[in-house]
Amino acid sequence: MTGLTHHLVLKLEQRDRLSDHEKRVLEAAVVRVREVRADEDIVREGDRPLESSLLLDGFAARYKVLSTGRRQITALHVPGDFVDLHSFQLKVMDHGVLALTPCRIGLVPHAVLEKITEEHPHLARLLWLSTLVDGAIHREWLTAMGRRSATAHMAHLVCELFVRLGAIGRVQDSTIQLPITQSELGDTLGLSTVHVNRVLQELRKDGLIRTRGSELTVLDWERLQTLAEFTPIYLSMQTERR
Amino acid sequence: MTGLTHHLVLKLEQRDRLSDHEKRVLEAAVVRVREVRADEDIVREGDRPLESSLLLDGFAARYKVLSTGRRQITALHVPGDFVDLHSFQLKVMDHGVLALTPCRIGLVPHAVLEKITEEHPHLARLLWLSTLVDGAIHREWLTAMGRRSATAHMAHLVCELFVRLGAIGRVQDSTIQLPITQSELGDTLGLSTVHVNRVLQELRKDGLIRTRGSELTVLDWERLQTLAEFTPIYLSMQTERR
DNA sequence: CGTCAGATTGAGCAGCTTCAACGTATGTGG
DNA sequence: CCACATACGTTGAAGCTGCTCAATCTGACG
Repeated sequence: MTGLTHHLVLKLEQRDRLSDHEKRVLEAAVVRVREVRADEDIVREGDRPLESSLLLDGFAARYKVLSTGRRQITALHVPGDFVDLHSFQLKVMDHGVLALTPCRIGLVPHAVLEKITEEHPHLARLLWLSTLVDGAIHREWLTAMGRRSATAHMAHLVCELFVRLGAIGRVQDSTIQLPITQSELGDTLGLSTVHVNRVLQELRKDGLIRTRGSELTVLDWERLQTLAEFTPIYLSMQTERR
Repeated sequence: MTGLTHHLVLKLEQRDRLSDHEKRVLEAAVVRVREVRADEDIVREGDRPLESSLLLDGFAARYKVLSTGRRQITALHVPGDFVDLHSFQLKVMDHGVLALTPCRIGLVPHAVLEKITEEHPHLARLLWLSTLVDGAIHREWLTAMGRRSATAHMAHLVCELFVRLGAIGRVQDSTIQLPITQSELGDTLGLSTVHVNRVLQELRKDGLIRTRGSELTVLDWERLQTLAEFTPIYLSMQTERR
């Protein structure tokens, strides 16, 4: 019963009830599975995909590159996330999507998405909602970038990842796998690698987190949340009639 | 013929053909008009609106406030923009929306939006697209904030506003009305008011822009665009079958 | 054992902030 | 019509946050 859309369904069901029929429609929407190696592009900027990529397993990032070579990561994705659902309507990718780890991708043709909007409006609204949550996360990141200190910003990102990974059952003993380099973290937070390193040291010294390889443990959720001023409402994890 | 949805229709028609019927459905969707004074909230953080606000006239901003009182503006809105279309599915506002100038607002009940998703899937996709463009703008701002210099960031914002205002016929002689204070600009760019002032001086000194009161004139579009590394694809102003 | 990616450290510096003062336009009450 | 208030823009000086450059450390792996 745990099909390809397992993680996606988990997330959607936290937001609204899904009928069995809708679940079957979702599962059938994935027409093909694709494997992408770490550090490879899943989608390239400028592409006009005819299918959207549902991340089945692995970590991925949306990113933009400036002419100077400086890079900004604008989103991090975990299993169950559509990395480019927006390409269904935007048509042209305004950014690339990178596999941070080896990734398994489920491909959903735009023609199928269009059919869902024609025949399953409630399911379509939930997909729309997924992209709206992406937007809400963008706004939270903008706020963190513009108005929070580097340390609070990092703390905020950790909090967010814990909630998002928790929703798909990927938090154990207050620990997550975060297979992402400090340099990639820097591109996410808008910081230099060196400063990311120092910020992490600070969070460790203060007894807020512990890291061991790609493992990250939160030692004091309360204080971490306070430091970050983190409130998870923006992730829309409440059940509502939508 | 120029109804309440004039500016909205202008924008949507740059993205895809709209049938006359769809235009009538849109116009009928606005059930009430509301006036909001400058510096007043159009929607408050935490609200659960039952209607979405279409900006008919004026400038508005989405914003978040931290406990320290620091504020981040996460979006600027011009006539024809929905300032909280996302509340249709997000249900709870994760930010406030502020009238930067006196604003005229058209209210569209969520029940009507729901009906559009049931009965007018093509129109629904175009509304979905509007929220996706909001997201694309967020990503562009994130990149500017994280990886561009303050000057390039400001230049980028000016470029974006020119294109967006151009789309609704609000650019004349390379000039726009930008009724927004330097302090608000700072909250938008994540800079201090003082630095906004200095950045603007630099752009003026370099002959890129001229300001007179709330008027902003671009003197050298080519160089401004180059400095900002601005490419307008992310605004989705191309006609496509959607 | 050597290599390589990634993490860590130190030192100097740049960009932007903060604080505080001052300038300028507009409006308002007496 | 003037005196004053208010909001916004401008300027200078000092300081902090985070960057850059460059070296060194660490662990995984062939």
